[in-house]
Amino acid sequence: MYWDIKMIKVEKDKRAVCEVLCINERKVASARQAMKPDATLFKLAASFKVLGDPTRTKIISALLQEELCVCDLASLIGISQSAISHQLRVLRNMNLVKYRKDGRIAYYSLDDDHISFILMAGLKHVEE
Amino acid sequence: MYWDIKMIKVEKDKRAVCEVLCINERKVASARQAMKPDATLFKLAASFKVLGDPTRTKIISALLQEELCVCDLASLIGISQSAISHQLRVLRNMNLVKYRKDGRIAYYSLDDDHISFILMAGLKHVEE
DNA sequence: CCAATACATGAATGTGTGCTCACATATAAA
DNA sequence: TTTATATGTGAGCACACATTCATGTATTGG
Repeated sequence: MYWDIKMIKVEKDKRAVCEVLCINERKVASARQAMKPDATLFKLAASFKVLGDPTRTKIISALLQEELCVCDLASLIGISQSAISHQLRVLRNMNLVKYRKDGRIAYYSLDDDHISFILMAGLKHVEE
Repeated sequence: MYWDIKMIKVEKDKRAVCEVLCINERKVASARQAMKPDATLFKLAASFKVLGDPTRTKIISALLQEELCVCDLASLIGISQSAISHQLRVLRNMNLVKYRKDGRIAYYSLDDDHISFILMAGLKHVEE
């Protein structure tokens, strides 16, 4: 038998991030091992962050149905064309949307099948 | 036969949000009808936004395995206890985590089964 | 009761970001 | 070619937000 919870007193440096540590070392080690690498979690957060803006969420939601041009998106969402363009660039940089040019018109659509999957998963949480 | 694309010239008010509208009315109307209500999309964006911070993503990821107390989370993620507490409050307010108190120690765990589902969906996009 | 511990929280601060504005670019019509 | 249209983009601003710092609260041990 052993104590699962270990108390460690750290030297009394006022500037230490945390003066006192009450670590369950076994659980922390286990969790650390099971966790995805930092870089992966960082990219994951970045993806969610992009989806975490109402304007961009609406853009993605609109594109679930069919491709739309920039001014259609602007009209549909009720925001300026410039704002839409800026947000479309963000979505493009994250490979969430792609576009095709037909003359002057740019038709945007979803780039990845995962996106709609993620959106549906989120909706399940919201619509309960 | 009819023109699918309709050009509408709006009065030349310099302050108008959009001087010119090139709306495919049929597609816009169709997309508008298919889209979830604004309130739903707003809540959806709010949920993604909460997941869109690296610290919070790490917290959720750590809690996928088992419940952890505040200082274990702080140690695991490598951030101050205060910062963890602030972020845990955010996650609590969005009903993403819950906690139980055992004496002075607060053990946090995921509140909703959907969360891990959403996280997995996001990971599929990131890890391709 | 008193001191220490585990966590919560308000204020302050530095950073990030979504929008507007102005302008640039590219294509099409005249 | 000239003009209008459809979209892209840099700068600037107002606001949101993640962290730190200081302190408050609740529970335990002595």
